[in-house]
Amino acid sequence: MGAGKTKRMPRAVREQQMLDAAVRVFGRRGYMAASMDEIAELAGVSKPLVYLYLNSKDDLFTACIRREARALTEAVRAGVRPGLSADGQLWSGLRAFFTHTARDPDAWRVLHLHARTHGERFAAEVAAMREEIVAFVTQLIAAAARDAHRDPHLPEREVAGLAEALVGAAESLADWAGATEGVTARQAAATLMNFAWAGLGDLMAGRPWSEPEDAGPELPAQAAG
Amino acid sequence: MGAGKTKRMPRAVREQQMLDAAVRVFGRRGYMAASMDEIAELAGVSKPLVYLYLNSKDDLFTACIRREARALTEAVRAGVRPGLSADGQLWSGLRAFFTHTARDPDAWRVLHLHARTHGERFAAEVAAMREEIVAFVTQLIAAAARDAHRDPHLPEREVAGLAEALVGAAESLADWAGATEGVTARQAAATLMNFAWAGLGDLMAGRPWSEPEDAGPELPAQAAG
Amino acid sequence: MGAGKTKRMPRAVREQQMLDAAVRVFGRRGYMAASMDEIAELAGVSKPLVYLYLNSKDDLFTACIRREARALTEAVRAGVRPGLSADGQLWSGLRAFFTHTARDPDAWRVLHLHARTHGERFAAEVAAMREEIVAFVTQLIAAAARDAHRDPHLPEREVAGLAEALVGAAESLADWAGATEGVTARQAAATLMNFAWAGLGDLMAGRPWSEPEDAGPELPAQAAG
Amino acid sequence: MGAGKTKRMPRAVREQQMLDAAVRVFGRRGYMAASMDEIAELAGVSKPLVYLYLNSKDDLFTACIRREARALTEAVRAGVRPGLSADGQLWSGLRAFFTHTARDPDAWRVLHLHARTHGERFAAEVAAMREEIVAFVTQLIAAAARDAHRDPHLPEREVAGLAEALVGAAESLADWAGATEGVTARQAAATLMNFAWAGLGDLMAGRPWSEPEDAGPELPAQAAG
DNA sequence: CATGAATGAGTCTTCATTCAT
DNA sequence: TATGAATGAAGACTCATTCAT
Repeated sequence: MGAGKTKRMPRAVREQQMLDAAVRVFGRRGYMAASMDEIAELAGVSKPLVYLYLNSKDDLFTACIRREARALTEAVRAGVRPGLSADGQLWSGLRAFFTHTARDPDAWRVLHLHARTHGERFAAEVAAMREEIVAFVTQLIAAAARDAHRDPHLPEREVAGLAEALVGAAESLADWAGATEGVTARQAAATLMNFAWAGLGDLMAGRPWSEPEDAGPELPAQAAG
Repeated sequence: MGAGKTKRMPRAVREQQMLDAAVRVFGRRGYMAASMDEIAELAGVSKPLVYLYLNSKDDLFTACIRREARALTEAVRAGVRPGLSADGQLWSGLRAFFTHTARDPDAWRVLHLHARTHGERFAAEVAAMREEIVAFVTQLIAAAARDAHRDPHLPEREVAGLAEALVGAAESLADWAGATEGVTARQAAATLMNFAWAGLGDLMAGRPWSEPEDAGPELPAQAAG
Repeated sequence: MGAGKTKRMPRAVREQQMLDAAVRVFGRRGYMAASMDEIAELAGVSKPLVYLYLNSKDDLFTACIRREARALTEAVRAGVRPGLSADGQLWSGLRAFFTHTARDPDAWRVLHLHARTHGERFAAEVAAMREEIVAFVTQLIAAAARDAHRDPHLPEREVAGLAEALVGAAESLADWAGATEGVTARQAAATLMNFAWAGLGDLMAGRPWSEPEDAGPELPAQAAG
Repeated sequence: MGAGKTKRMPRAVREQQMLDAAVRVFGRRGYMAASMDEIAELAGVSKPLVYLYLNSKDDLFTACIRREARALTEAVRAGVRPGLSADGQLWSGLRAFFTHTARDPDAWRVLHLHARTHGERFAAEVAAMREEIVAFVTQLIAAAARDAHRDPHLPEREVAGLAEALVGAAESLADWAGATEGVTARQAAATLMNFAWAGLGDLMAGRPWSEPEDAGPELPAQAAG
C-alpha cells in the first residue's frame, strides 16, 4: 500500500512522498507514537534515506507542520473573495477552511492536535500560522466596524479575545464535522456564521444570519494525498 | 517539591498524591512522553507502588481523566445559578469553567489536549464529559428559545453544531486566557458572552451583551496542587 | 477458593497450608513463574507470614521438594509387600508409585519437572530421593538374580543402567497416565511390568508377564491436597 | 567466548549464532530464568538485533525447539538402517539417539526438560516430535510381531503405553549417560536393548539380547557448538 | 542514490523481600 | 501473631539513529 518501490526518483518527489507518509502516520498516531520505521515503510523507502533527506524525527515533524500550515493558510487565503463585505469574506474564508480540513484530516490533526501537544518548538510553529489567521479575523472585525460606520470602541484585547473565540469555534467545528457523518463544509460554515455573526440572541429571536448572494460557488473537494 | 516524603501514608492519600503528580506530568508532557519514573518521583514514591495502586500507565491516565473530568463538570455545575435566565446561567457556568481551567492548567491540558490525542479509549472518556457539557448548553439554547416565546425550528443537528461551536470557543478562550498574562476568568467569560450571545453583528452595531445583575460575585481562584 | 481467612491457627497447620498452596502453584507454573503473591493468596495468608515461616522462595521450594519426596518414597515403601518374589515386589511398588503420582499431579510435576530444572541445589534434593528408589530397584534386580539361582555376571554399571531405564520408564508412564484419560495406576503398572520384565521380545513371542496372585488389593485413591 | 565478534554478518549466519547461544542459555537456565541479555551477549550481538531477527523471547524459544527437534529426529532417522530386522532397526536408532543427545546436552535439556515445562504452546511443539518417534517405535513393535508370525493382539493403548515406556527409558538413559562419566552411546543403547527387548526376566535367566552383526559401525561423536 | 546491519538508551512492568505497626 | 505499606533490582521490549557497503 502506498508508493510502491520505483527506484531513483528525483529528490524533490521522494521528499514529498516521505512527507505524505509522515503526515499520515503523525496524524494517526501522534508524534511520540509514530515510528520512523512505519513512516519509511509507508513512504516505500528505507529508513536511512529518510534520515538522509529529512535529518531527524524532529525535523521531519517540523517539515510536516510547515508544509501543512502553509497549505492551510494558502487554501484559506485563496478562498477569500477580497472585494466582499466583512461577513462575506468571513463566510468564504470559513468555507475554504472547512473544505481544507475535511480534505486532509490527518494534516488537520497534525496541526491542531499533535503539534500543539509536543514541546514549545512545534507549538511555536503552528502558533505562527494560527496568528496569521487570527490577524486576518481581527482585521475582518475591524472592517466590519468600519462598514457599520462605527468605531466599536472595543479594546484591543477584547478584539483579540473575540478573534480567538471565533477561531476556536472554527477549529472545534472542524473536528466535529470530521467526526460527524454527513456534515458538509458549507453546513459547518453556515453554522459558524450563524453563531458568530448573528449570535445566539438574534438566533433565538428568529434573526439568523443569511448568506450573501455573491459568495461564489461551492469549492471542489478533491481527495487528499 | 510539593507532596513531601513522609512515609507510610494510608493508601487513599498516596493515591491522590500519585494522581496529582500524574496529572502534572501528563499535562506537561503528554501521555506518551510522560514517564512513570518521573511521575513516581514527583509523587515521592517508588515506581512499584504506583503500579501496585494504579495498575498501569494506561489505567493511571484513565484515572487522571476521570478525576479531572468529574472535577470540571462538578465545578461548572456548582457554578451555575439554577433560577436564572438562559444567558444568566450560561454566564455563571462560563465563569466557573474559566475559573476552574485557570486554576489547574495541567488538568485542563490533560482533558482538552492529551486525552483526545491518544486512542479511542481515552477519547471516549472525555467525550462523555464533553457531552454532558454540550447537553447542558443545548438545553440552555432551548430554554432561551422558550424565553423568547419562539420555537426556533432549528434542526437538531444545527443545535448540536451551535453547542459544539460554543464549547469550542470556550475551550479556545481557556487556552488563550491561560497563555495571556492578566486575563481573568470574568473577562474571558464576558468576551465569550458577547461573542456567543450578542454575536459579532450586534456587537458591531453597538449592541453588546450585558451582564445580568444577579449573577453572583467573582469566584475565588485558589491555586491547585 | 482455598483456605479461607480463619485467624490464629497453630503454626504447624499454617505451614502445611502454605506448603499445600506452594506445591500447587509451583507444580502448575514452575519455580520461576510462580509468584510469592499467588502462593500467599492461595494459602489465605499475607505474604510476610509466608516469609516469617518459610524464610524465602528458595527455602519454600526446598521445603516442598522435601515434603513431597518423602511422601512419595514412603508411599512406595508402604506399597511394597516384603515377603514376595522380586517381580511381585516390583509390581506392588509400581502400583503404589503410579497411584501416588496420579493422586497429586502437582507434587509429581514439582519433583519430576520443576525441581530438576532449576539449579543444582534443587536437583540434588530430588536426586537423593531418586537414588533411594533406584537403589531399591537395583536390589530387586539382584534379588531376582538370586531367585533364578544365577549370578548374572552383570557388571555393576550395567545394573545401574537397567535400574535407571526402569525408573525412567516409570516416570514417563506416570506422565503419560496423568495426561491420558482413563488410564488407571494398575494398568500403567501392568504395562510397565510387561515391558520391563517380559521384554518386547517375549511379548512379541506371546509370553507376557503375568500378575502374581498374592500381590494384594487395589490401593485406594484418595483425592489430593 | 564462542561465536566471535566479527561485525556485519549476513542475517542467516547471525540467526544461527543467536540460536546457538539461545539453546545454550535456555538449556542451562530454563526458559524463565534465561535472560535475553545473556543470550545476546553470548551471541556477540546487541539485544535489539535479537529482537529484530527473532521477534520475542517466546518466538526465540520456539525457534530453538523447532531447530533442535528437527535436528534430533533427522539424526535418528539418518541413523536407522532401513533393511534390518525390527530389533536391528531399534538398535541403530537408539545409538543415533544417544549419540545425538550426548553431542549437545543443552539442546537435549531444552527439548526434554524446559520445553515441556513451560506452557502448552512449547509442549505441543515437542509433543509433535515425540509423537513422531513414538510412532516409529510403535511401528517397530508391530513389525516385530509380524516377524514372529504372530498377531500380538495387544490393544492399541497397550502398545502406546509400551512405546511411551521405551521412549521414557531412553530419555532417562540419555540423562544418565550425560551425567555419568564414561558411558558411551553404544553402551547406553546396549543397556536399553537388553532392558527393552530381552526384558529383566530373560536377562535374569541368562538370555540377554545380542547385537545383530550388520548394524554398522560406531557413529562419530563430534562436539556441538 | 540507497540500504541491510547494528546498537545505546530508555520505557513499562514485575517480583522477592522488608519494615513499621 | 499478622499485615498494610513500601522498594531495589532486574527483565522484556522498542526506538531513533548510524555505519559500511
